[in-house]
Amino acid sequence: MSRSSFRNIKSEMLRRIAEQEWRPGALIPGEEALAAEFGAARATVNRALQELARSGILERKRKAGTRVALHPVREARFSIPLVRQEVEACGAAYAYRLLSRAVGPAPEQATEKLGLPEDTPLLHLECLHLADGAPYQFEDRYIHLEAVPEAADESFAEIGPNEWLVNRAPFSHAEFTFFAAAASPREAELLGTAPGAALFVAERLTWLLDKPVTHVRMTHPPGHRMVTML
Amino acid sequence: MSRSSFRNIKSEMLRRIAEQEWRPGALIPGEEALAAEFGAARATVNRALQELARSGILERKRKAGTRVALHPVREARFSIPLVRQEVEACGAAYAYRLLSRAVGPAPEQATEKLGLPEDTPLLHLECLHLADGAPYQFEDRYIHLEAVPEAADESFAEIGPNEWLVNRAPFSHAEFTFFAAAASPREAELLGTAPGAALFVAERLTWLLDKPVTHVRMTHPPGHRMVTML
DNA sequence: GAGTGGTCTAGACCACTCA
DNA sequence: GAGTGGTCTAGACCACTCC
Repeated sequence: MSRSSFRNIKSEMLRRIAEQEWRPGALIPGEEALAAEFGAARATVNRALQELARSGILERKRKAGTRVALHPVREARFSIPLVRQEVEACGAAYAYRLLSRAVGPAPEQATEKLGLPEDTPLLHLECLHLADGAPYQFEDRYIHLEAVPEAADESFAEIGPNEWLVNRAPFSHAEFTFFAAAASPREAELLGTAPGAALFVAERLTWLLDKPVTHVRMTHPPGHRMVTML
Repeated sequence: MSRSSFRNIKSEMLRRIAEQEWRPGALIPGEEALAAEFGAARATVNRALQELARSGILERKRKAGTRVALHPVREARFSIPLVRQEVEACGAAYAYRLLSRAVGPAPEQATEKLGLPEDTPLLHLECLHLADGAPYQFEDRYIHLEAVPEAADESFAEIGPNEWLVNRAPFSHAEFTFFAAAASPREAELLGTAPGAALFVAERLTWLLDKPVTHVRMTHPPGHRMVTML
């Protein structure tokens, strides 16, 4: 029976929820019962239920059973592409410029975010990413040299730190922050906009096995949109 | 063997990737070989591999095999809480105010985004969410009455449309957009800031079984941060 | 203690895709 | 055509949690 694919089971369950056959907060039948009803193995029903639970539509508890979520704290995913890919996906030509590179004790603000002692030497990079010649993203990055010692020998003149890091230091854990900020005079000049303009800012902290790797602040000119689907 | 849990297998694979035992772009052994190596069933190895692939660390293709991602299009998740929960999680008192409510043909901009004919009647709501008395979010929402007919009978004077919808019309699919925008005079007044200030804007489109449900634009005053972990 | 979900196994067949 | 991942089954044991 192709009826018994976990996708079909999932969408049938979705239908029941959508049409209030299964109401919010209500207990739905156990895995065994559903398996019998759908003529499938319990593992198959389990996969359908787990996926619905992972996306927040259902809530499951051992012994208590499975319920339609009352306050669906839904989750969505967004992808973290490389700037280059992001630009090229728009059909634009990508270009990269290194603005500054320095090793030394970093500002307290940077070490604090990474959870490192104040005098830890960090590699500080400022870069500009362009799409069809227009400023696309200003990147302000600190790299923890203890975590990625090879970075000290790399000039980053030709390759962006993001692309470079990606192949050398995968991360296991990260924290993202998104917000809007008014452009400082320097940012305005770099991004080709007016001081005070509304910029979209993304900050990222990454760790590799609990050791901080890098902190980066990525600033986009007005009009930039971050889109994601669920 | 408790060694053979998919979690252990996953973290061992992560270790191999982190320590470059498996290098970016390299082909890793097939499921059968890994299953033999770990002393587990293929299904267990498969689960570990699938989870790593879903988070973007691995790339899998039938026949071609599994590789360590060269350009890790990593994914991160963020939760979609109710405004009330968001505010209360900060320890602030939540308050809600309905600013306007109207049924009628919506502006082209709204129907177009939802993929509906131009003259479709939509319910238009404007609301303000407050944290400790200060403006926290301005909500500008259109609801497709054909998808959620009961919404026509609800005043939304006491309960926010988000909270109301959540229990009545779960969604199966959604699209999110985030960007920064300069405050219009009206937004500035509502959010207690200056015109032109950098606002953080989130837009959300939701569908239930391919039928558009609602379009909402949520605007936050300067300083608002959206944080998420991976 | 008993019921429910969480996970694992061993085996099987299928679907896709590369050569 | 053949190799690899994708999925399903049937059965089993375990872990958590409610009563």
